Amino acid sequence: MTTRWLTPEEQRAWRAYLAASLLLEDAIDRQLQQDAGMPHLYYSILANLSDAPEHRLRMTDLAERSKITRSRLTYAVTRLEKDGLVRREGCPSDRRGSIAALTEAGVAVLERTAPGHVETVRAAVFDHLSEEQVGQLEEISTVIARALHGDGARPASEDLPWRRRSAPSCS
Amino acid sequence: MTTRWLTPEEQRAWRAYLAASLLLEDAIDRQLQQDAGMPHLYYSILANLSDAPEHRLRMTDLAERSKITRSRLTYAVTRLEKDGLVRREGCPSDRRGSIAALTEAGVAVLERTAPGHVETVRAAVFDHLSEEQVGQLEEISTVIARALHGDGARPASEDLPWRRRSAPSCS
DNA sequence: CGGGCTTGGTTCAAGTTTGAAACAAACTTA
DNA sequence: TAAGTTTGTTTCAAACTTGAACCAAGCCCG
Repeated sequence: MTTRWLTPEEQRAWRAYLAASLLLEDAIDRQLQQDAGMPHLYYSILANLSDAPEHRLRMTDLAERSKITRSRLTYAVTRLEKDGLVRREGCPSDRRGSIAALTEAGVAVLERTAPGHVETVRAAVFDHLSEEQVGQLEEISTVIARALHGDGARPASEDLPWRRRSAPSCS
Repeated sequence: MTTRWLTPEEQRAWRAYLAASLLLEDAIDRQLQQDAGMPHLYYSILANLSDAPEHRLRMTDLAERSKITRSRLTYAVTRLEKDGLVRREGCPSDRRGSIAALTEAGVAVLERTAPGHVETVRAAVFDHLSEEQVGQLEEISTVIARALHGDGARPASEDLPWRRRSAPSCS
């Protein structure tokens, strides 16, 4: 089949998207590296844990929610564990598995750094979007995420919001 | 000032965006690694060169268009040069500068792999968006890019489109 | 001319990511 | 229940990224 190239409108959208996503990740990474001493991804991992019942999650589960590979997560958790922000625990019900749990120190880091992070996200994104655009962004992102199999409408936990919780666990 | 947290709508949009961008970059990286033997960023660098007059650009200029640091670009160009896809040339008018130029082999790689890349982008993004949504995506991305200083509406060259050109250069 | 500041690029070490391979526990089935 | 398969996680080497430090070549003025 003869390639269906992008239309001029699609090209413009694609270029704009690429530029924005690169600049955005860069800005967020820099801010978090500054204030929290870790890249965005690591912050997200902590946030995901914080969103989970009992502040703990199986590695595979955490990897899925964070949209990263298990191997990448292993490395990240090892580092976070060294920093004392996460603790690894064996899973009693399935001796193969291991569980990552947020420590008190981890919670503290989130509490301390969440405001600065939200501020950055606001300044870069939401302060410039209308209500409609926020809705459009969600819709478009959801469609893309879904197309990439990993659905994306799922009630998966996520970054920023950071808020307390609780409940039992292990799976 | 007491932190202005994200509204529920904003949170949903943000989470969806984060998931989509991670999944998308991943998918594109995998496809290009497969078919072109290089990550998305490297492909973009080639595409940017191909878009430039005479297929050549000063390093700093190329870094700006690619939205990456000069140091990152130095590394990338070194690799691409090893692969014979790019050639470094001294800049006659400013002996400090160096110019990256696409080689014939580089052009060939683009010609060969562009269709597969477009197809991937289509399958992941544009095949699922309405015309309005394409416009919304451009608008939103442009606003964000601009907020991050690097403006983003600029007629900067970019990824995908890949097409021939020509003209003198060096700057 | 001769510092001193700026600009264009590269280098270096430390940190991160990738993907394939290795392990080990759990499951399946003959 | 032993062999074979699947599942959960880690390991390892190679590739990539980051940020600070460095080296030149231009620039600016006294």
